Amino acid sequence: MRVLVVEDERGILNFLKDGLQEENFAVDTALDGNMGLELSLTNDYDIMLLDWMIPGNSGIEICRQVRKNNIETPIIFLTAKDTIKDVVFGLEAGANDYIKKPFEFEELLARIRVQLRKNNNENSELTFRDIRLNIDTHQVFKNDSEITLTQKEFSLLEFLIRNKGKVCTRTRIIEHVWDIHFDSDTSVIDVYINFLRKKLDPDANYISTIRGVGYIVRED
Amino acid sequence: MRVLVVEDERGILNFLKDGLQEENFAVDTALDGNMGLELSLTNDYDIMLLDWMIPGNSGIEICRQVRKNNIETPIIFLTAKDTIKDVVFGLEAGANDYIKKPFEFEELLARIRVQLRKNNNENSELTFRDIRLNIDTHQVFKNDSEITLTQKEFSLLEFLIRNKGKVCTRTRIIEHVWDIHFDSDTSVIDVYINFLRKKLDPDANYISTIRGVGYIVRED
DNA sequence: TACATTTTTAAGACAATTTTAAGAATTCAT
DNA sequence: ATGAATTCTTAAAATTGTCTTAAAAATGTA
Repeated sequence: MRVLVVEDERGILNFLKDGLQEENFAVDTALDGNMGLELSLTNDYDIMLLDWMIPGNSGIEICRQVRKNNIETPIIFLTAKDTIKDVVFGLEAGANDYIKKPFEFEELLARIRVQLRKNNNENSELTFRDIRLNIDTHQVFKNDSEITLTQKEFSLLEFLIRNKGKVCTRTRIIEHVWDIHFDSDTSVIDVYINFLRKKLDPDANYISTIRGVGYIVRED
Repeated sequence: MRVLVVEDERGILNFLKDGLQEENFAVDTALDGNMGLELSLTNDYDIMLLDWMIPGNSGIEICRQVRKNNIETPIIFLTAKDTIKDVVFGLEAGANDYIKKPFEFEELLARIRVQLRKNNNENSELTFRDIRLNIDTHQVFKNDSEITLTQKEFSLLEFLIRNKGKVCTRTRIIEHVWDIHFDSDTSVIDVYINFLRKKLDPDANYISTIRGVGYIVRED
C-alpha cells in the first residue's frame, strides 16, 4: 500500500513515515504544498494524508485539485484543534475523513484502514485460491496449514493478491512494496518471487510471469 | 447495537453513518424530523443521535415524543447551539447528553459508550491460554498460582492479551503502554518482552515475535 | 536518608532478513 | 537455429532486528 504524507513539521513527518513503514506502507513525503500537489497528481497512491496548514498550496487546495483531476484516492486531513471548524469545508472539498492533532498513531491507522476497506470491500483477510492472508495477524494459510513469510515476502504477496487478476509491473511492484521510485537495476523482485513460489508451492503455478511486463496471480 | 441518526446535512449524516458502521453499529438514518420521529417510535434502538435543528419535527420535539411514549433509549443531541440555556432545555426534554458541533468523532463515540455502558457490566478478567489476568486486583495467575508482575509488565501483558490474535507493532505498544507519541529509538520493549517471557514461562512460547513487525499472543 | 524495587539505557552477540551478483535457463524474434 | 533479452536460481555478503545482559537512573518506601 502506498501512501503520501504532506506535513511541514519535520518531526511529525518522520514519526508518521516510520510508523507507517512499520505497518508495511510504502511512504512518500512532502514538506510543503507545492511538492505535495505535484506528487499527488503524478503518482498512484492508495491513500493520502494531508496537513491542513502547510506552506505553498494548502491541504484543502491539494484536495480540490486532486478531485478535479478525477483521482478518487481516499484523503484524510490532519488538522490542528483550532481549525476543526474548517473540517466541514474539508469534507465538502472531497476529503473522506479528518483527524485532530495531536492524535494517536493507532487511531490514524484505524481511520486509514476504514478508508482502504471501503474501496476494497474487505475485512482484514485476503484470499487467493487456497491461500488465505490475514493482515492483522500477519499470518498466511494454505488449506489451514500455516506458511511463515518474512515481511517483504508478505508485502509482496499482499500486493499481488490485492491486484489479483491484474498484471503487476516491475515498476509498480518496486514502488509499492519497496518504495523505490527511480530506475534501478536490482533483481530483488525476481529473488522474492522465487522465495514466494518456493514457500507457497514449488510446483503449482500460483504466480505467473508475464514476460517483459511483470507478474500476475489469477484464480483458476 | 442499533442506532438511529437524525440529521439533515447529508455529508455529516453519511460521515456519521460510515463511522458508526465501522464501529459495528447497525445504523438507521433520517434526513428530517418527521421520518426521524416515525423511526424512533416504531423501532427498538440502543441509542439515538438527534440533530437539534432539522426540518419537520425538531430534535427536541422527537425527544419529547419518545419519552412520552415511555421509551427510555438514551438520546444524544448534536447541537450547533452551545448556550447553557439550550442544553438545559434539551436535558429537561429527556435527553441524556449533548455534543456541540463541530465535534470529533472519537468524542461522540466516547459519549455513546458512556450511555451504553450504563446497561452493561464489564468483566474485568482477561484470559489467555492458562493465564488469567484480573484488571481490578492487578493480579496474574497461571493455573491458580500467582505470578508477580510489575506495573509495566502488567500493562504490557494486558495490552498484548487485549489484542490477542492481532499483531501489536512497536509503535502501538509504545503508545499504549508507555504513552510515548513520538519517534524514539528505545529498546525498552524488547527488555520487557524478555521480562514477561521469563516470568510466564522461560520455555513456552507465549509471546511470539513477528520480525520487523511486532509481537503477538495467540491461543494454540 | 538509605534501601529495595522498578524502569530505562546501552551494547555486544546472535540470528534472520534483505540485497547483491553472477551463472544457468528460458523465451522470443529473426 | 542463433543470439539477445529476460527471468530464474543460488550462494554469499550486507544489513537489520531482536535477544540478552548488566549497569545506571528513577521511583517508592521505611
